Amino acid sequence: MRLKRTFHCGKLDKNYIGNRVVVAGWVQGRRDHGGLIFIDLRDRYGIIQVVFDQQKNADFFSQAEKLRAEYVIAVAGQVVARSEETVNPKLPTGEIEITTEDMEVFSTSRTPPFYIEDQLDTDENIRLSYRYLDLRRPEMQRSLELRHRVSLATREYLDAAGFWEIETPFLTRSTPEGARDYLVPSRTAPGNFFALPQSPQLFKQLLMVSGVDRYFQIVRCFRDEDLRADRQPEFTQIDMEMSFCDRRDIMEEVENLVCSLFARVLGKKLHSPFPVLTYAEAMERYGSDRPDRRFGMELKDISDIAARCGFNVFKKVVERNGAVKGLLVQEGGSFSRKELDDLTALVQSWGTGGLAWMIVTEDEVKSPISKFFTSEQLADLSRRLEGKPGDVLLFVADKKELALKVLGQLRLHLAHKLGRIPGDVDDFLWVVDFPLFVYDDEEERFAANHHPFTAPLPEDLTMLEDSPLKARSQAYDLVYNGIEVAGGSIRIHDRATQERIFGLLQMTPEEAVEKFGFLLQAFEYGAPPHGGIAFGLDRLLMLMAGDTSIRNVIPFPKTASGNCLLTGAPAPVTPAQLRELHISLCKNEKQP
RNA sequence: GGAGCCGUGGUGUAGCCUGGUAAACAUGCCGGCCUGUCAAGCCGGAGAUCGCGGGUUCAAAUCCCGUCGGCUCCGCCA
Repeated sequence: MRLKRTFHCGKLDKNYIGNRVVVAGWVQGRRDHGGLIFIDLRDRYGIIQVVFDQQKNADFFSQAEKLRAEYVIAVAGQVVARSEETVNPKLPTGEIEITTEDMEVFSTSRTPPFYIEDQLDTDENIRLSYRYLDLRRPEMQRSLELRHRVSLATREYLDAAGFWEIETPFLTRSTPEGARDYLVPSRTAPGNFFALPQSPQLFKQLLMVSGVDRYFQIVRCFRDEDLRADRQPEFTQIDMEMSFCDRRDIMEEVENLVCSLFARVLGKKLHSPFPVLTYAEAMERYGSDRPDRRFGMELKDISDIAARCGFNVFKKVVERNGAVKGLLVQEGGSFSRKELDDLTALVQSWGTGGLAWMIVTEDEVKSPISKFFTSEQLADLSRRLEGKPGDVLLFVADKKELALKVLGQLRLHLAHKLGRIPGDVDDFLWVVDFPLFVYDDEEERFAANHHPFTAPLPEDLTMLEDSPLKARSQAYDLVYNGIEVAGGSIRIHDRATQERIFGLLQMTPEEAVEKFGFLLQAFEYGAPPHGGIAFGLDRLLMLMAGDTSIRNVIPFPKTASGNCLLTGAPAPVTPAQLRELHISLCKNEKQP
């Protein structure tokens, strides 16, 4: 390297006119006028125009003619003002340019497979295969910076609030419950395996028992489950835990953290405190435990009307303790018969029997099922859903939970399809009072809704054994624009209650000791009341960046099938490696 | 585990439903001209057998089956 950089491309402006500078970066583009060549030189900070003049740069002009996109060069020269008519208002550095006095080519480049620019329209597999080129694009550079800024602001905020960042093991033991673990074979203990953590849950609770009082960690977590646009097998959490606190303390601390992040990183002021919805209310009004409230379209119960009507499908559902739920779609009266049929097929794919619809007009209600309703009942339905002429009313009749869930999904589907979700809103809310347990049909037993260390609501402790599905927990989720970005709970901190919960999860005392003995024992040595929360950092960043894919805020993400297109992982290993780990593959698996 | 969409020069698309002459367009790339462009311009040129495999047919980018890869969703993700 002969030429040493003295200034960043994007940081020069007219204040530097007259300076001799050395800039270095990638050739963004070249405009060759024969005896005059313009090069846009790009670095992390921006783009500056460099001018090569055949008259003035005779000794290396021929070298400049050979420059191509993505060559890496350094240029020494004068910062000069552009003449008024050649100023480029689109560039922050458009008032100046660099006239070259010297140049060095550090490396050449093959023709890149896609343009290094925003608004890229390329197959994602090409972007991922050439991620180092993708990351050169300004919007990806901003994404990398956003991640850095948020992590840094998180550390600064939490440090000031008395939290210590403490690392916990990545090689730990597999635990029952929860997601599928990524396993790591032990070489020194044949046949035994480590698991990569799904979260540092148990370690942070132990740190509370250790007297750490306030802990946090920006930490990678691993879950071997199928991927989604907002789910990766390895992802990052902002993990927090606090002692001697109730859930309001934690929620307040989290709100302050979020407000601080938005103020410092995005310059946005959020309204706090965030609204709080109970799980029951969220389900009833939005059919979701992570409601998107940026648009209306709340669900309404019409079971009472349905019970009185002559439509058997509705009537029978109500008689069997089911429910009929309604959704108003404003101006949905223009849906074609085919569109309504498609919506019906959609809700059927979500597991319910069908979709009933009624189109409200000036003087009647048009529907294949209107004949089963008295005109008074039809008017009641319109009134209940606040339907006006031109609207459509949609109904799902099923078991209450399913009806709500299906109609909630339909609500989201239609809001997206009809473009009714405002883009410039930051809606945060808490959902609290989750059921402590859910019933796992496959395993035919109760399962922890949040995780088995979540404390029940004190007033629901007595119903644990008799009606476990009614018991609520001291868990809370933070929802941002309809996406869960954080979840946590007050934890159990005494052995008896913890054993009671394990028992309800059909874990034998022996099993409990075998899997979680270290936690149970820790609780016998003075455990403070404690609770915490974990943010999905990637999701938070995705939303802060206004993106819809988590992959754009992860530097090196995996594809939907869990592959890394850049490195080719996962990949076979040698027989020697397997032997060392005491592993043999099944016959039908490909041996390397 | 299931469903849907997609796969055509380097890149983005058209063609596919209604099989049939040199697979079209844009951009990029290469060469030439050009001293004020910034999506530079003008002229010329090269470049894909249509993800892969099989089948139907006189004939397949086009129809059928399978498979691989990408994306989205359901299940799953405490």
